[in-house]
Order: sequence, then structure tokens, then C-alpha cells
Amino acid sequence: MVEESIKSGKLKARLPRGLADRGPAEIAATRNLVERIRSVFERYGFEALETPAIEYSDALGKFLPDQDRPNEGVFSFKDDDEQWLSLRYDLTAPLARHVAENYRNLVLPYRSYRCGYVFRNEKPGPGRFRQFMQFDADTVGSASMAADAEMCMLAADTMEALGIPRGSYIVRVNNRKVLDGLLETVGLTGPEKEAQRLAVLRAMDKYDRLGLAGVRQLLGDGRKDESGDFTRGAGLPEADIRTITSIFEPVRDVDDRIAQIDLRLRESKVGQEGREEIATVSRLVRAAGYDSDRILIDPSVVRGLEYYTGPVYEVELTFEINDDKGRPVRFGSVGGGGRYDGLVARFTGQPVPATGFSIGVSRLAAALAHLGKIETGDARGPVVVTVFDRGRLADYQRMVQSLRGAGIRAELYLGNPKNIGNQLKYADRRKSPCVVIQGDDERARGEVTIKDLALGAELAGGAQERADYLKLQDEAQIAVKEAELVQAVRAVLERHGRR
RNA sequence: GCAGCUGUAGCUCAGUUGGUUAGAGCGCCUGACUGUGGAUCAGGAGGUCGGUGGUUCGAGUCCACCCAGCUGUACCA
Repeated sequence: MVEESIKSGKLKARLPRGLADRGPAEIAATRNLVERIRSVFERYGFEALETPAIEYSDALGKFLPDQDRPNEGVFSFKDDDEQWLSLRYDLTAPLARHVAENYRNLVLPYRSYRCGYVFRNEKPGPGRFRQFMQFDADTVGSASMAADAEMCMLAADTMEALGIPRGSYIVRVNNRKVLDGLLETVGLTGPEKEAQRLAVLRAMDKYDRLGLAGVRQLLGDGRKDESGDFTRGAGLPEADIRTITSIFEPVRDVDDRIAQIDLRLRESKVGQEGREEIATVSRLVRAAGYDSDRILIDPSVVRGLEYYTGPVYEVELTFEINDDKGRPVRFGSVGGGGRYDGLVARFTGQPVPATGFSIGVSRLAAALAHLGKIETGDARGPVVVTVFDRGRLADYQRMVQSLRGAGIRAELYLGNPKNIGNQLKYADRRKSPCVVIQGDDERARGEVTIKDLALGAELAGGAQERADYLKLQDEAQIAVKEAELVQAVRAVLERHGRR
């Protein structure tokens, strides 16, 4: 690369893949999204917390001690004292670090939220980036299922606050203890079965995408996808496959679902604990008015394989979206979370129960943009004061300052002011509401011309001849005394509605 | 990582069975038309055809390898 740039004499401007620049429209949309999420989270009583983007790799739990380096999925580098540092890949591990470090000073249960970019060094895809924004809420120091129930309700409320109608999203809830009970029931216990257990959980997690048939293949010998690639299965015997997939069988309602789990996991102590927890969460959310059209018990939810210990939840958008070529796009999960009772204990040695929920802001923003729930672009630009006579820059800049002083976004034309046409073209592209012009004629009368660009475009729309066009343009502008500049500009802005 | 597909101008794409100087539309720049966005008209810039080798008298076109992108899949805290 360096060689290449020497050869050609210039550097190729390029963005690393999986990363994106953001323009004004996207920034505004994200800010708007974040503010709405924040207002819901604050209404639930969570308080703000910010932690840095960089942590010690071991604090993130992604250090591979046997290889003396961090996991490849995280961006890592060495500090000058040879200690490994990493960019955070979620907001939960840093929170656990913060809580452990400040345990004595925090009011428990500690309820906090945070928002920020996280980084993952993995293959990007549609709606998947190597830097993306998450918005998290966590309750640390409470083992109560009420804390988990609340996370589910928070998720549902947040979706609706973002304008996603009920029925277009679903919060699906499961419990890791139920899954553990299921594994126990088919005899997958003990350390030597670890790999198989993971394979089973991964297979179950794909139920929504691959359906029953796909999951059965992955639990058994394996599955070949449409590109011809083969995925090895968990290698379970048919009887065990049937036992596991029986948990997916459709049921009429929540009570049946819980009864079904009870029946399947009759022999498993941990499974029964899980059933108990699910039933409690379910009872709490229902009492608060959240029915299964919003919060649904779904035994196929798995989430991460690393640290969840109890309830797990996932928010999914359920409407179909097409991309710009008309093909359907699946956005999948836009948020999720669960209980992680062991995470803080890694630092303190004392078990600290905790549960949290995380929203993928970037993915959600992409989905909402497709839905048309986010205004993209069309933000008004500033008022442009044109330079008619380049010897009088000081006068024009004074006009700009008087507009700015009145709280109006305004700027002096800073390009080459060789003619007025270019300056109007510039203002047009900036989506300026109006321009200010003062040539010799106006100057002699102590006036300025204010041209309403939107009105001009509207009036001149049908003109064919140049002469007609110019005449119509003339009607879109007014001359006012210099002293009335601010007032007249404000009148134009009000005519078009301020933004 | 694995598999399939695709790489030609800023963008979207043509480019014949291998044949002279690689094109179009849009966009961009300059100018004309009164001191005014648009339209119109007249000009213009911009490409090592992803890269490197090979086959051939001759390669955008065929072959090999590499790189990048897309899609699926695996992994995913």
C-alpha cells in the first residue's frame, strides 16, 4: 500500500469495510432516536453512566490466557506497559467492571443506562457494522424477577415510543435454566459434553430463521445451505432431537406454554427453576397489562452463550421490509438482554445478581429509515448573504452577523463570487430558505433584496423561455430597507415553517 | 473461515464469435442567454477496463493466481 502510493504519487481515500461516515441527516435521525430512548429509560428510573471505549482486555472477558492475547473478535492493542487493551464490544462488560470498582459507593440495586459506540472485529453485512451504537439499561444488585419483567416492559415501551406500532415488534422471553434443563433431560451433562451442548443451543437459536426442519438437521447429522456449504450437526439421536424440538410445539396461550415446559422438564431441577422464573416474569408483565402480543414466552430464544444465567429476552421487528431493489430484508433482532448473575463476581468474588437490556441503535435506525419513521434529509440550510461587489465584503459580513445575532442561521458566500448565478446555485444546493443580495442599485437606495428560493422555484416551475423565467424570479424577491433586513428574513423563514 | 456470484467514467450500465482510437445516460466543470437557481444551446474534463502473470499476431473479452465487493453460511460477547 505504501509502495503503491509512492508509485502513483497519491493515497487512495478509502474507508475500512464495515465502517461508515454519517452525514447531517443521519446524525439528526440518530440524535432523535437516542433522545426518545433516553426519555423512556429515564422514566423507568435509570440514571446515566458513561464509561470509556477502551478497557483492559481481561476486564472484557475476552482474553485468551492460553494464547496470551485477546480474542480475535475484539480490536486490541498493547499499552506502553505491555498490557492488552481492547475497544469495548458491548456495554455490559464495562458496566460490570465499573460496578465492581465502585461497589461500596453505589446505591444498590444500582440502576443505570448508557449509550455509545461499540466495536466488533468481524465480518460486516447488511445492517451489521464493525462500529455501531448501543443503548443499555441494567439493574445490578437485584435477584428479583421483577427486575427482569421490567426489562421486557421497558423494551416494549421503547419500541412504541419510537413509533413502531404494537404488533410490529415482539419481545420474546426465555430462560437459560429451561434450556439447561432440556440439555440435562437428554443427558448432555458434564464437561465432556460441552461442545455438544453449545451445538444444540446454536441450533435452537436458529429456529426462527431455519424453521423446524433446519433445526432438526442441525441437531442431527448436519445441514447443507443453499450455496452448497455444509454445517456439521450436533449428532444427536432421533429420540433426543424429538425431545428437544418438542419444546417448540405450538401452544394456545401462556398457561399452556408453561404447562408444556413443566411437563417436558419434570425430571430436571434446574429446568423447574427456570419454569418457575418464567412463570413469575409472565405473571408480572401480564398484571401490568402486557399481553403476548407484546411480550411472548418463546423457548427458542438463546442469546449469547457466555454469561447469561436466567431470563433472556430479545426484541424483534416483525414487519417485512424491502430493500432498494425490492428484495425483502430481515432486520432480525434490534435488542436483547438477560440476567447475568456471574459477571460482576469475576471481579469481586461475591455473587452480584444483575440483569440488563440493550438496544442496537444503528440497526434500529436502519430499520426505521426503511419504515419511513425517520426523516431523512431535507433539513433547511442557512440564509446565504451573497457577495455582489467583492470590495464590500465587510458590509456583507456585517449583515451576516446581524442575522446571526438575531438567532438566524446565516453565512457569507465564501466561494469565488464572480457572479450572482453561482451563488444562487450554491444556496439552492444548501437548501437555503432565502438569499440576501445587495448590488449597486440596492445600495444606492439603502436597501437589500431578499429572495425567497422556495417561492422562486415554485413560481418559475413552468417557465420555458429565459425571459419569462427571469420575470417570475423577480416576483419571488422583495426589496427592504437595510435596517429591516432581520425582520424581513424572519418573515420568509416563518412563511416556510422553521425547522 | 467456507461456498457461490460480481468487478468497465463520480453513479447506473452497454461493449458482437478475441480485432484499430472503449461507449451511453445521468452527474460534474466552463461558456452563452440582463445582475438570479430551472429549462435550452455550445464546449470540456474524467477510465492502466480490480491487480499480476499467462495463451495469442492481437485480450475489456480466454486461462491461472491474487485482491475487493455482494449474497448465503459458520462464528458472534
